[in-house]
Amino acid sequence: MISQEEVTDFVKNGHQHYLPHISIDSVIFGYHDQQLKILLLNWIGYNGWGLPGGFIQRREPLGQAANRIVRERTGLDDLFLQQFYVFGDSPYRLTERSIREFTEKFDLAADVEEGNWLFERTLSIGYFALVDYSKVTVTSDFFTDAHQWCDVNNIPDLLFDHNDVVEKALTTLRQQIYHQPIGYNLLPEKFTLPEIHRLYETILGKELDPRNFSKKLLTLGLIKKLDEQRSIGPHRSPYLYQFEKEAYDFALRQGIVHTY
Amino acid sequence: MISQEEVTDFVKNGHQHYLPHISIDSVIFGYHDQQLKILLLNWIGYNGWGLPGGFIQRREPLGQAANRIVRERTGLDDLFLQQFYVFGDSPYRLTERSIREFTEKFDLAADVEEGNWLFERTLSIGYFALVDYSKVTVTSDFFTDAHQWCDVNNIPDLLFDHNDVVEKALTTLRQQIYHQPIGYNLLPEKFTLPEIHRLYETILGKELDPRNFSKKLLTLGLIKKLDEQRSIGPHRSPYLYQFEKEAYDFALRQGIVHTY
DNA sequence: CCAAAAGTGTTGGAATTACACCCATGG
DNA sequence: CCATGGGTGTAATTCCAACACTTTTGG
Repeated sequence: MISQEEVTDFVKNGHQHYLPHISIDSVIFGYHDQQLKILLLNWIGYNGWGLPGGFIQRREPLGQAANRIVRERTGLDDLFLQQFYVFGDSPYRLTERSIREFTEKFDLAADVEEGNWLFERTLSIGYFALVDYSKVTVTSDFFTDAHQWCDVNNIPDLLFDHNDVVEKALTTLRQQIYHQPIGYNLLPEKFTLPEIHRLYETILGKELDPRNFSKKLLTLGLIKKLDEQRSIGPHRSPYLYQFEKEAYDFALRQGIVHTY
Repeated sequence: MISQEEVTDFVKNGHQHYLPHISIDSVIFGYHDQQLKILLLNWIGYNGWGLPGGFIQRREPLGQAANRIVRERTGLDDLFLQQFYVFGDSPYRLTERSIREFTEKFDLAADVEEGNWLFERTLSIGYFALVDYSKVTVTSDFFTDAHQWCDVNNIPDLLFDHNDVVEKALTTLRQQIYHQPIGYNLLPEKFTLPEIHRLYETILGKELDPRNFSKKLLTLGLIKKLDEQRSIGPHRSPYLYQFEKEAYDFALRQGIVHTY
């Protein structure tokens, strides 16, 4: 948690450390309990839910900035993290924001000047991340006081243009799933076929034939069957599988190709 | 052409009209003579080739800015124009640039202050456009004095990180061609099968079986055969085809789908 | 009649879909 | 022994890739 003074300093002098006019918004997808969820934060002054975001340091590479922002919120590092769009056209992003409104909301010293960097038009670069839900510890900051993992099929009205951002992230993810392997960061190291099967069904929002599905992943060489099983109560024990890291990484780089 | 005074004003006061720290670089693909080319401009002071680019006006929607920038250079409006990546990590983009070097190069009044907006770190949003080469009239400006249409297989060393930008644009274009219809902006309204066939071969850089190719496009319903032929000299007259606008637009929006 | 380019159909193989029954486990 | 969920194979179909000859045209 940061102090009031630090926030005031951030508002007044943040532009010395961060690039003004550009921010990063991150859609952090987590998978749990057969649901695809995204991390939402409750923004104190605005009294509403929004995405985690942040600014880019003046000398910081972009991807590193996105990684830092996600790390600060989730504690996770070295994720599958992907740029997917720049948002700059919603009414909220086209115009400046009200300084007075802001300082009142956050109970800050009101001597913020006209033209302060935080209140000018700010484009936002959207990144999405795929994380293993259970490994995440969410950290709050001055501007946010609560979080929730929200089912993607049931997103409430979000602040700013964040509903657009989420939607675009989802469509991008669903498109990519056909061309890139997904799952490495969403599943534990060892997983069962039903687990990855449900993951894909959940992401795509439709049913997939279990026989054909496993055939496909095995044919592509993305996963391999282990000699272990997991005990799951009064049912047949499923086998465990693992990603084939080399094939997986190759598919990540090259994509899963189609032809004309 | 703009005057020296206007340029000085742009350097000194441009940040009042444009967003600092962000620019747009555009890769304008043109197709002609069975070659896929991109538009390069010769930058006067730097004495090298680079992409057309520009800044975003403070209240201007992003896509509109990209469109304006392309229009200013090519005279073309209402193009297929697509955002594909944000570049911010090359050494050139991570650090500030030298003011002295710049003012000397352009023979400008040297009283540009430290921290001038043009010399701070600037991210660039990459857009690519597909244009009908023959309709383009290239306009110069103060910073550039020549242009060329350069074959994509033979791109010289470009200024800044523009080689990266071109490469990413090309790979994006080639990926997209499998999932989105291409050609509407590159071909005349009525075209022949061999023409669109060569276009696709050129973009993909490989041969495509003409029989399978036409079958595919017709099956997808993207084009339809007209009852007219074109006379092409001492050879059999090819039939003319037209895009099916509805199917085309639908495919643009939804993508050409594949399944798991 | 000839050179150059356009047009067109078939077939074998691969990939994809659809589909249903048996197995293992713990209670 | 039963309820629950996991595991697996095959046949029909569709899609894709490979392939070569005939037609048209103007000179």
